[in-house]
Amino acid sequence: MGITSRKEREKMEMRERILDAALHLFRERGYDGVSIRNIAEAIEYSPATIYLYYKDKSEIFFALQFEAAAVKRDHLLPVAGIESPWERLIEFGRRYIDFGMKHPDLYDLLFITRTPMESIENQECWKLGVASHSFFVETVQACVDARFFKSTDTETIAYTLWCHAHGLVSLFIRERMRMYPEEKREALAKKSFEMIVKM
Amino acid sequence: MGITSRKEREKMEMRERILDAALHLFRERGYDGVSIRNIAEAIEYSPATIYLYYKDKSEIFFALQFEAAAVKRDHLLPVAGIESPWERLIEFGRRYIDFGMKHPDLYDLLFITRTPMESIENQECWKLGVASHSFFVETVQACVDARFFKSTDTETIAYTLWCHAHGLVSLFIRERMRMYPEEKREALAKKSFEMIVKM
DNA sequence: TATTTCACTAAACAGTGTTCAGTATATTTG
DNA sequence: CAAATATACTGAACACTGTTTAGTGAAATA
Repeated sequence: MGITSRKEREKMEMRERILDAALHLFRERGYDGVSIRNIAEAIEYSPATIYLYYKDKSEIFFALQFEAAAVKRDHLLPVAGIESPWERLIEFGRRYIDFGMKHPDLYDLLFITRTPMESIENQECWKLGVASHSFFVETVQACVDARFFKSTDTETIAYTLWCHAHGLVSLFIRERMRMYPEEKREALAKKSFEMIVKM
Repeated sequence: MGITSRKEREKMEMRERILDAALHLFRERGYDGVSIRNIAEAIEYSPATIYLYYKDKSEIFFALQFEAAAVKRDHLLPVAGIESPWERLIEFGRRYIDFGMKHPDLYDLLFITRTPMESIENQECWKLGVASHSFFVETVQACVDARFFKSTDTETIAYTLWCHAHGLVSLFIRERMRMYPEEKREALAKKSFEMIVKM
């Protein structure tokens, strides 16, 4: 079975090589700014070869979206170890925002980019997202149980916090904060997060 | 001066016709899903004609962005008449979110779509945005002066509120609420807004 | 009426995603 | 080892994209 396993490995390596090149290019020029021919050139193969490993361009996108979800999960993983629900929630928020700031392209992939509806097929990725969201809601629930909030409407609290964090990150990475001087933006984001924490 | 003024009028009408067709198509298929040829076909002219009225595709985009800004301004205009700063702020928020929900494509144009950097040239639009934002900040300031908030950091309060509203709208219109059943989403958004209001 | 101006277009260029027939190499079979 | 088969890959094509240019025919001016 040496040969077939080697072939399988090579196939995986090729898929990985394509993904690496694609992410690298997307980072620089965005999804629409990158063509299959560009990716092919980067890995020194013909454009047609790409289609032997990915059905079409959007499948490459979904594969990257999945990788982004994995990076996000790893970024948030340490939070699970925090015992105090309150501390856990704050650290979750801090790290969520931090992830968005540090990996704007990945955040974009996950939460902003318009996804074709086939993304429902992108189940692995969706599962990761749901798991993360569940963990978040559970943490909020624990905080509610411990009477950290005035309200007891867990769902609305969770959603409100998420809205704030997402709004903060996406205004930032889509450059809708031009009315604030550049060096001030991050500080403002921090202060806003702390304001929410206090409430 | 009859002829030249007629020609000018016809030119304006043509520009408007192009814009109408473009908005209509963008609504259905998004910016990238619409080609110059599509727009040309819709108005029954050749693609090259478009370029006699707009420098390139992005200029059509900017013109639409400006129209979106005008619609938003009109949508928020009634708010200016409210005397009580607190009521004014709440109504501003409600109408901001309402605008996003009712005109997702316009909201997208204004706050989500990645804008080429030339948009700095899109000054008229930018001015409208700044005016709206200033009005918003002034209202927050009035609320701060009236001690409606615990904090006195107007800038951070305003930004935090904006983050929430923008997060709410953009999660909604970019379909990142699939974990909530569809009929529940709008109610959740409403409740979240009210939660923010109470704080 | 002759000349100029001007709206408009067909055709082309270089790019895009994607498909397919064909080749050259690696593997399996006789 | 040679012949047959399977596999990895590619060149060329198709139908599309944004944009430019040379040229046409009709309207306005002289």
